[in-house]
Amino acid sequence: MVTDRAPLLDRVFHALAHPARRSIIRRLAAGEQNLSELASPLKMSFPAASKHVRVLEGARLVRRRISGRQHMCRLEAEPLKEVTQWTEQFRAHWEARFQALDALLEEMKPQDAALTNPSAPTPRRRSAPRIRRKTS
Amino acid sequence: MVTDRAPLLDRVFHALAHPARRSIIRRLAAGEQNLSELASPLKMSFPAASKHVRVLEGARLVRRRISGRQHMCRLEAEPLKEVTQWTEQFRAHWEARFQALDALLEEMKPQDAALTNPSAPTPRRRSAPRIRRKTS
DNA sequence: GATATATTAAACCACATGGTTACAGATCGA
DNA sequence: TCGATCTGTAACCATGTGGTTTAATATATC
Repeated sequence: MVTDRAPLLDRVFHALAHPARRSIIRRLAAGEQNLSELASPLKMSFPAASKHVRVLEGARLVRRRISGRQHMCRLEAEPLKEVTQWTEQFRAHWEARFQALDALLEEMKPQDAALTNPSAPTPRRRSAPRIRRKTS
Repeated sequence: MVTDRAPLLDRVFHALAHPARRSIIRRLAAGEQNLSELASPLKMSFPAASKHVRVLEGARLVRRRISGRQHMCRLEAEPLKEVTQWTEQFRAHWEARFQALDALLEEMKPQDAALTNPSAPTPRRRSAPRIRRKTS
């Protein structure tokens, strides 16, 4: 349900969710191209490709300039800025590999349990490394 | 057509294209939450919210840990890294506001045409400003 | 054991998406 | 003017999406 009335961010993310549309964006980054040029490398009919361009226009990622019978398209990268801004919120969550460390600690738990077993009074293994989070 | 067999980037972008799912991600950034907690603020039925979480899991953005009858979910931000990496390709295209300048030049064209009209032999207006791209 | 709670599963619905083919228009070149 | 070219529109189809309600399952709690 990502229509033209949906919030822009919804439309942008949705527009980027199709490989054909990402391919179009990549090629437009090199400069203006008309619809035929954009459609030709895609493994689909022209109308299908044309629809993809319309989706990109709806997300304000592409702008069309009609010159005679040709529709010249060019990249409008502005909305991508908001995409990065949104994802940047979570940079801290992937940078320090919390997930990997957490998973490691999770896997170590059973062993730790075994080590704290009353029958093994003095566990030899050192405690799990402290995870220090960047404070900046 | 963003099934579990689609490329990961497709799934990630698709997962982010729904406000409810972005809301879930934002709240999981603050820490683990179970499904009920995630679903309660959403204006939809519990099963609907549960489906959204599954979409996020399909995009490897959320991981589930079953603890008794509660399904604890936590954020797995790794795929967001690839999102920024993809969009960063185009940073140059939005940073220098090429679009705005291009649009401005586009609007000036008709006037230029009038000025180069034979009946106006000496156009007084200076040529359009050069656009200098950051070389770094 | 009975009951409440957390979650899934299944069936269903309206509508969006992504694709096709066929045809209509506008425009460029000869 | 004629034909080729570029694009749009319309009709259609299969499938996906996002939501619902109802029922089933597993786990705490009393």
